[in-house]
Amino acid sequence: MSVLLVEDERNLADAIVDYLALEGIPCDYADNGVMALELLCQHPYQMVILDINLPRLDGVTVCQRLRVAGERIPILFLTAKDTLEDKLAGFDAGGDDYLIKPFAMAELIARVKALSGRLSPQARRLQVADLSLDLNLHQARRGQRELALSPTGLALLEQLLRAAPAPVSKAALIDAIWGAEGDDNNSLKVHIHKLRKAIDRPEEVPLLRTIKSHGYAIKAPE
Amino acid sequence: MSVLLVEDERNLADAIVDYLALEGIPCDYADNGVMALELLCQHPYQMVILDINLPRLDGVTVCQRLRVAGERIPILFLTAKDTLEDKLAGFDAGGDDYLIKPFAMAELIARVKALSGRLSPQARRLQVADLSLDLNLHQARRGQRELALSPTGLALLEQLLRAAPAPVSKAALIDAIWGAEGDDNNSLKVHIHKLRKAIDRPEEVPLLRTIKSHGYAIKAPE
DNA sequence: ATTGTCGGTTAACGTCCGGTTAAGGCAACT
DNA sequence: AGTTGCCTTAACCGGACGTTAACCGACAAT
Repeated sequence: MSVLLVEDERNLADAIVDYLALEGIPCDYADNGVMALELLCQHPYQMVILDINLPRLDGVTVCQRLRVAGERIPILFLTAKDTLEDKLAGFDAGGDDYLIKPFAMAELIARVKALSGRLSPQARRLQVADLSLDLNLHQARRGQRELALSPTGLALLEQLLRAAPAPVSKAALIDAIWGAEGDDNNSLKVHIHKLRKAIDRPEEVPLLRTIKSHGYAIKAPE
Repeated sequence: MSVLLVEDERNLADAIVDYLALEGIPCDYADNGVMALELLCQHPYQMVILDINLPRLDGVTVCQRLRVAGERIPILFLTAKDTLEDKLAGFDAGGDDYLIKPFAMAELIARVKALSGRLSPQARRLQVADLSLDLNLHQARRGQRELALSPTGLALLEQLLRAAPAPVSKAALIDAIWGAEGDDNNSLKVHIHKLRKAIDRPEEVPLLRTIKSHGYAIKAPE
């Protein structure tokens, strides 16, 4: 289990990270809303601890964007705003819990455990670097970008991501998608080409690599 | 959606029941721990609002018994005990949230919705973006517009909304509506067509998407 | 330098899938 | 019996998708 902490007060953030670490909960950290969304695209967190007053993009907006995108990850708001309206705004945006500063660390931990244990019974999701494939949603993303893939494109990507970062032999790919009968199938070349165009074309760093005379692999650069 | 309220202060309990009713949330009521456990055995509630100071069996014990029995129903503790130890005891027993008296009704409602929304959406009302379906009234709306749907159209929409934003496979839809044997049923195409005409035709943004060679999904655009 | 292998790229084409429409049947209601 | 609403069936259409084949470039061996 791993959580994302979004908090711009450095001291508080450090304290929370430390306490979570004591409980054996790994924790990534963002100090603004934009960075939070980027990290969420890149990693499969189990829940989010979200401050509301944030630079660049406030917490409520971050939460709304996630919900609109169909993301159901549990979200705990963490803020000094204690009026009823603020709380309700947090829940309206799709938050799951709301904790007011100052709070006891032990209570935060308790709420984190309660929230993160629940939900997403099968968040079947494969991910390498900022390339992710949600098997429930049947949707692949590269960073913020939704990828429009054909059924075989998805199947191909799934095979590659399951093995990642190890390469998959052409024979194995053909077998997985076309069944045993797949002699000198040229189709694979074409599909790989389309997949590569969808994944890597507009990007800086290529993820889909070809291993000569063997097969293909999805792997982030060093 | 229906919740169980366990609270021995009669005035408070009545007020909560009224507020929940205003939100369209049906609510059963127990005034002691033993009765609560009995009701929980007999009815499939969506969540429990649980006072801690109760006659016959206190709330924490009720919660523990449920968890030991493997029951994962969300539990919201509602109590005047505001010390950190009390809260931690509540979470340790397997509680999901902890609200301290006195509280604002609106906050309770918000937390109830947040908690009950998670896990097995049995809600009497399903909603995605501005598309909503009231299962009691058997009526769907898109924004202000009432949708005139046939029985199968409603059933179809219900299946899709329950899974939203995840797609539902054609096989699953056929199974849900026609029963297991629904071979190469062409009807699905026609009904989807009618549903789409009702939902999306006069609108800017389409919500009903087709996932090729798999099924359909209701999902708001990014 | 020539040749062969391997992978990338592109275009053409045929098939399949989903969308659309119209007609027929069935049941409930008038 | 006639009407109405709803579901099903069937046929047709268009576009997306997959396959095939041809060509190109890189690289290694001869």
